[in-house]
Amino acid sequence: MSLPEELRARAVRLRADLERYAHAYYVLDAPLVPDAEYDRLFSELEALETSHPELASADSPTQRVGGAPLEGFREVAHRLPMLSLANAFDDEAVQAFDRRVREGLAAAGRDPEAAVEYSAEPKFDGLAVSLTYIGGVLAVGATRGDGHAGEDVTANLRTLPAIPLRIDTDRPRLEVRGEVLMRRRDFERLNAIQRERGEREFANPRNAAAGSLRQLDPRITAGRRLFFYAYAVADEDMDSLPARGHGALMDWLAGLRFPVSAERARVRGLDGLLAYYRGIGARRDALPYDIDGVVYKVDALDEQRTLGFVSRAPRFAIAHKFPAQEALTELLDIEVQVGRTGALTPVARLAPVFVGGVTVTNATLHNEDEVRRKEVRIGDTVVVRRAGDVIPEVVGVAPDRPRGSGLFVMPDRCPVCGSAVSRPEGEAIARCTGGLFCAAQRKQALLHYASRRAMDIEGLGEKLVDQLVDGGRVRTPADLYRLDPQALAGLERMGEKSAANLLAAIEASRTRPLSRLVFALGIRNVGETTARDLARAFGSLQALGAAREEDLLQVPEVGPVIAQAIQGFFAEAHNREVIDALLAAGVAPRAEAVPPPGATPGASAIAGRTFVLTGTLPTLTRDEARALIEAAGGKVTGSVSRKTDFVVAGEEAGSKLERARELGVAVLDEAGLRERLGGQGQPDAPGGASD
DNA sequence: CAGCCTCGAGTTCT
DNA sequence: CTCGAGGCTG
Repeated sequence: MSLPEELRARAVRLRADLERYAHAYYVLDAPLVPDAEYDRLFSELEALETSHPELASADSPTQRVGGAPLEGFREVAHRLPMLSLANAFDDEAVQAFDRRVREGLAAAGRDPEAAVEYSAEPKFDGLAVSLTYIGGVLAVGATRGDGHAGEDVTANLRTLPAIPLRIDTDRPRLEVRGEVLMRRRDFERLNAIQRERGEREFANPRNAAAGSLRQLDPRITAGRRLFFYAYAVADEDMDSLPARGHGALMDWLAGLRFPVSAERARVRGLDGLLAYYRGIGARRDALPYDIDGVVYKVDALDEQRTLGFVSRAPRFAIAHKFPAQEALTELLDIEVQVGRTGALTPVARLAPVFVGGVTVTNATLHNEDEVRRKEVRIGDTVVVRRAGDVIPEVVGVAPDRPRGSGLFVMPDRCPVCGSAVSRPEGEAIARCTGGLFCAAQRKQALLHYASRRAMDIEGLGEKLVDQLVDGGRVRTPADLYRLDPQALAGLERMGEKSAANLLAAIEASRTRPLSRLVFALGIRNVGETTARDLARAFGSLQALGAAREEDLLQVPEVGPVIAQAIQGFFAEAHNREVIDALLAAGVAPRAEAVPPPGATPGASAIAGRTFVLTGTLPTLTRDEARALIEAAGGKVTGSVSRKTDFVVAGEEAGSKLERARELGVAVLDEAGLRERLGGQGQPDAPGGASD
């Protein structure tokens, strides 16, 4: 009854050979056998496993074609967090990194003048994953997720020919980390197929890789030709690894048949780092895959340990990013948009152009002066960049190209309502004087009123406001509270369900705190912060409306300009009418919670301190983090200065983190923040409670 | 009065 | 995120 031993041996042999051939073919690009021979062996193994199911095994190459679809992805906790790297955008930041490394190592007795040995490698533009091998067999493959827990994508990762299913090691457990990416050639091929099938093309290889890895059906992933490069080993006990340096560790992984970058190098000191960066930069376009920079790591593992970690990033490594990608395109037109305050903003309409991974068609030109400074004319070829890698920006006119002839002139009449345009002496911004007579301003005012930070009316977006205003159903925020299902019926994309949801959202907004209502009114120069201060100081809309200038000036942040704006707002008959109508419609702002008055100094690590948030935190949104800090009596501001007590940095933290370092401001990660928040509210001094 | 610190406002794309 | 400008401080 027991299976003939020779069949089992044959299966083992076939698997080993097929894996070796696949590695040679996909990873080394040097096939050992003809394709036909590979196919023959593959079929033999398949037949063997089908006729003897007890021979089947998760580490078999036959598994690479992908199994049955999953319902969803399981969450996997990372034993060691998957950290992100600090970024350097220029040579100075790299120099500072090298200096910090030498200083850090000097504390452990090393000569601070001696050049440090670094490993350098390309920074792949893909997705970080972790592969766990138990007893030499790939057991779990997970995405990075928030760094602490990711998604179990084992079934999908098994389909990648570049990832070994079984490795030759006696380590009971090995966790290898690396990047899943799609090479450009495979990306082109995939898009050609998508195009043929009339399906959506992917914007860039990174998106294609991400989309392919997150398929619930592994058979789809199998058809996508994803690749993998290993770049780290995660182990609590680095001493147990058979290598003392990062470079040697990568060599060891290569020996286990993991693909490792052929571009990696070991270099010495700052000069070595910068030379490597320039070398890779020059060859960037010739590489078979996209990269967005290079990564430097202190090579010696014991030195890495000495340096340790700051907040969520290792101190021994840094990513040196390439400058924001630029592209040339034609400036088709300059249109003028009208904002909530009537501000006229010139917007560049561009021939669609691919920059830094997305197609850009619009870019703000800020104001008239900006257009003049950049000397752009309609018809020009312009240089477009994604500033801070997000918001598109017209850098200027492309040199050596025929110039366009369309000179931009700020219109003297509002393009929406035809009112006069005024630009006060000394101000950069031209404004429509139409006020709420202007449909554009009315729409923007409504959108502002409904926005998340104001009255938070979910579902009231641009499309809907356009219809409501154009159809004459809504003129002021007060009109929103008079809407009923009939008024909404017949609008585009507005079924019964959506209508009910919208009405419920409007209903719910009646009891928002006073500070939000004050902000929602859209008084010039009164933003969120000032609105809150005003709400606290006056306690009701009536009191605010009746306030004398000298009372207003008592409020922090309020000077003569803002005091005037507030008085001017309430002096307008129209505004008083809207406020009366709002109150009559049942808008009843909740009384403001009184802030914890100063608390006892030192009673909390939060109260009275100033925080700046940057980057993406693992579990909190920016608003949530801010709410927690404010609830604990702390303050959140937007920019880092000497007065900042803490910078809370998440992933992809940029310039603010840099500035925090420059100024020596303390940096926390989310865990550090929670720790400090945790002390808050817990009576850690029993008997000392004063309430 | 200068310079710093904040706040407000506008904006892209998926 | 970045710019412009109001408010505050030395």
